[in-house]
Parts: sequence; C-alpha cells; structure tokens
Amino acid sequence: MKNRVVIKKPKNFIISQIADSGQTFRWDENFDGSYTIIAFNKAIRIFNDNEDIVIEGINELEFENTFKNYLDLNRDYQLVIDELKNKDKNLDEALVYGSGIRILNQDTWEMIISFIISGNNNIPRIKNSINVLSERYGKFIKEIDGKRLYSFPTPEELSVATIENLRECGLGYRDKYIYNTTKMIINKDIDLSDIKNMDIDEARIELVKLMGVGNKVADCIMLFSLNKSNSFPVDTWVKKILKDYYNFDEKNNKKINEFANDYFGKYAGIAQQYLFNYIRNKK
DNA sequence: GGCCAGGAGAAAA
DNA sequence: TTTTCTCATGGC
Repeated sequence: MKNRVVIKKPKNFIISQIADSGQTFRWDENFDGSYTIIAFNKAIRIFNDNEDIVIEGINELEFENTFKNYLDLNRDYQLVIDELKNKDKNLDEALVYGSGIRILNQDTWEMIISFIISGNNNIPRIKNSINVLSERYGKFIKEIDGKRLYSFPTPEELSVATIENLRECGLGYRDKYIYNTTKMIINKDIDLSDIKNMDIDEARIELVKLMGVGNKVADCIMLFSLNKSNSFPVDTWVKKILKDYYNFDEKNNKKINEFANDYFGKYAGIAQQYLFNYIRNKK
C-alpha cells in the first residue's frame, strides 16, 4: 500500500488556516509551502495539488482509521457555518475570513500537556517547549526536510522526567504542573478513557483536578480532543472579542459560558475558533 | 528594557 | 466567594 493519500477537493479545508488558528502546535510550514504535521506517532507532509489535498507519510488504511477523523473530514462545515451565520456582522465576517478552518480531533493526553504549557505563554515558545519534550522523551519517527521529528511522549515516557529535567526543557514554572499531572494520569487518578464518554460538565470536573488545568485549559482539551463543539475556551482574546463585538464585559467564567451557549448555540466552541482566528490574524 | 504571551494556584480581601 | 499577586522565559 503506497504511503500517499489524496483527498479530492475537500470543502472548507485550508491548510494554512488550520495551522495558524491556535488549536495545534505541531503544524510547521516548510520552505516549499507544504506543512509537516506530527500527530498520533506519525510525521506527515501535507500540501495542495490544485483543489486536492495530498498527504505523504501514511497509507489509505491509516488515513481511514486515524487521520480522516483527526482532520475532522467526517463533518460537513457548511452545516456549521449555516448554523452560525446571520447572527451578527462580525461573526459573519469571521466565517468568511476563516472558511478553511477545521477543528482537529487531537490526542487528549497531548492536549492536556500542550495547553498546560500554553498558559501565560506565547505560541512560538509553546511550540518550542513541545518540541523539546518530544525530542527528549518521545520516539524518533523520521526526518523531513532535514528536520528530525519526534512523537509526543506518552505518559509513561514522560514519567521518567524529574522536575529538574522538565525545568531544563524551558517550561518555566509549569514544570511542576507537568510533573504532577503526569503522575496523576499514570496513577489513573483520572482515567482519560472514562472522560471520553462524559458530558461537558462531568468532563470539566475531572479535568480541572489535574494540576495546571483550569477552566480555560479544560475547555481547550474538550474542544480539541473530546469532540465537544459547544466547549467555549475563554482567554484574554475571547474576553476582548466579547467586550468589543458584543458589549459583554464580564469576568465570571461561568456567566461567560452561559452567554456563549445561549448566543452561539451548540457550535459555540467552533464560533469561538472563527472569532479567535479573525481577531488575531486579520490585517 | 519593559511588556506581553490562548492562565492557574495560592494568598488576601 | 471574588479579587489580587506571583509564577519562568523568550520574542518583540
């Protein structure tokens, strides 16, 4: 079976928009305009061929079993956009501006660690920290464009690291969060396979037990890895959006979530992603 | 060289 | 219960 898959004329799928929308830290642009993605222990190259999307590095079976869902290709985004449009002018513009965004279905463990790192941090440094963790504790996969690529470490692989080891990875004060959370996952204080079957409120209660996971990080984990489309991460940018676009100046996280669910509905989280992308990347 | 970055935890009010 | 302070570190 050949190591190449072609997705014929996918709708609402623009590689650069997905890469830059803040939901993943392991999509990197190559010199030729293609992107390298590391996910689920694979390193793949993805690029456009006219209106088709080509993926190198996985075969048809791996695509069907893992990457089709990872790229959220089972969802018709026109239905999402139809549900969200005609609510207000800003959101309508955001839907057009980010029409190629999809919400990836990523690995829950990787999202937990990645978004613990994201707190009070900037994206280049988040990406660097994740790369260092992967190089030191993950497995070598392959080399693409002269770069050696490593899988994201499993809980078992990361559990060999001491707090001092983690500090050397440039995580800053988050080292102890990563250390303790890894221990909790290893000990099954929280069972990630259970969380997948919970509703959003139950899952949140479990996730925030992890050290370094608060409401915002829990929402990111649920939106980007647990298929919770109504999960609405509230960060500094979203607060700015709500204040500037919706005249909603509120500090209480619970009230913000209630407002978001009332106003945006079942795709509140995806709406958040369109708006986040719009305000951060336009101009 | 101060400010900011997809916040959370602990202390203080 | 809600608000304030502190936490490493690199990019700009």
